[in-house]
Amino acid sequence: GKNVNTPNRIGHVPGINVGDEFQYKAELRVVGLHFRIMSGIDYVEIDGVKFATSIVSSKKYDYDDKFDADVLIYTGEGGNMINKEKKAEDQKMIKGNLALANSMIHKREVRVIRGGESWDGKGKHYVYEGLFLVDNYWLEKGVSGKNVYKFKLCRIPG
Amino acid sequence: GKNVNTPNRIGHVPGINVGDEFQYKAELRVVGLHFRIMSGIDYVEIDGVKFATSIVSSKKYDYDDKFDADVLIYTGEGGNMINKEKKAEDQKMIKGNLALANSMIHKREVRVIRGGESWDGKGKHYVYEGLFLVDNYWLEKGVSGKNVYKFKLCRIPG
DNA sequence: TAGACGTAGA
DNA sequence: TCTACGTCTA
Repeated sequence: GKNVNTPNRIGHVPGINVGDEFQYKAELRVVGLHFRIMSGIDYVEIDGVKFATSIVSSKKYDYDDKFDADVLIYTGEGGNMINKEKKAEDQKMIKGNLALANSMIHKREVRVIRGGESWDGKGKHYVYEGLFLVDNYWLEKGVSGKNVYKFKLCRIPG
Repeated sequence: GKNVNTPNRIGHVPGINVGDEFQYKAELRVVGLHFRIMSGIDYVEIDGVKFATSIVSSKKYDYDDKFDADVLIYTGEGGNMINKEKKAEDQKMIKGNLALANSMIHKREVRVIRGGESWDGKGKHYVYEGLFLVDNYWLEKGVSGKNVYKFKLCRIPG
């Protein structure tokens, strides 16, 4: 059940600072940074319009997100790249991808969490990177030859 | 990574009482009751012999565990009943099933956690039921027609 | 690398 | 009911 104190909102989460580290997606949920345990893009719907609230980057599977200090090139979701039994498909402008596109047009802040390997090689860990704005997005051919969305996010100064 | 304070041991876990409730398998791990997030039978290996430390009962999938106040009929693991794309197979006397059989022979305590639906219908919850001994085990034909282990566990009085 | 009684939301 | 950037052990 969802007995979580903090609701999913756009922007800063009180008590959370840039550089804070976490071990599990479940922890991100508890502190209010990112509520979807198995999904990289979290979003809310306001008056029928989806807006991204947070994204978690990864190097796993075919998600080769590029992280520079202040710029992130983030791979969209969908296409079933994980499940090897299913064929890869073009990503669609729905759900989280649509939310990121809307966040760009409406200039809404997006929380960015960087996912990576944990120090001991087993498991993962997550670092809160702060608030970003979606600057641009485009389509690329992924490893599978199918269309993949790429979102460029830039850190909000200050 | 496994940065958990309590190691996986047989028997009582300090600070945990019968009736204590939890929401996630991950919580069971943190408090030291059950370390395997996606597996029902947890065990340790001592001098090359596997012994069960804890089991989590369930009503999901084809795991129709029967719970009476002091007796649990627990379904063994394996057989791939979950993954519908794979054919069901006979369960084997390996891993967790072997650990439970060894716990019976050597009269080792097993922690029992009862898994069930959460109050709101979404999600699940887990209740610590206390220490049990494996009294008996046998093979049955499961729903799929394949061999399934059933373990009878009885609550240790007091 | 694959398998395992996981979770939440569309 | 299915999908989703999970998480651990063998």
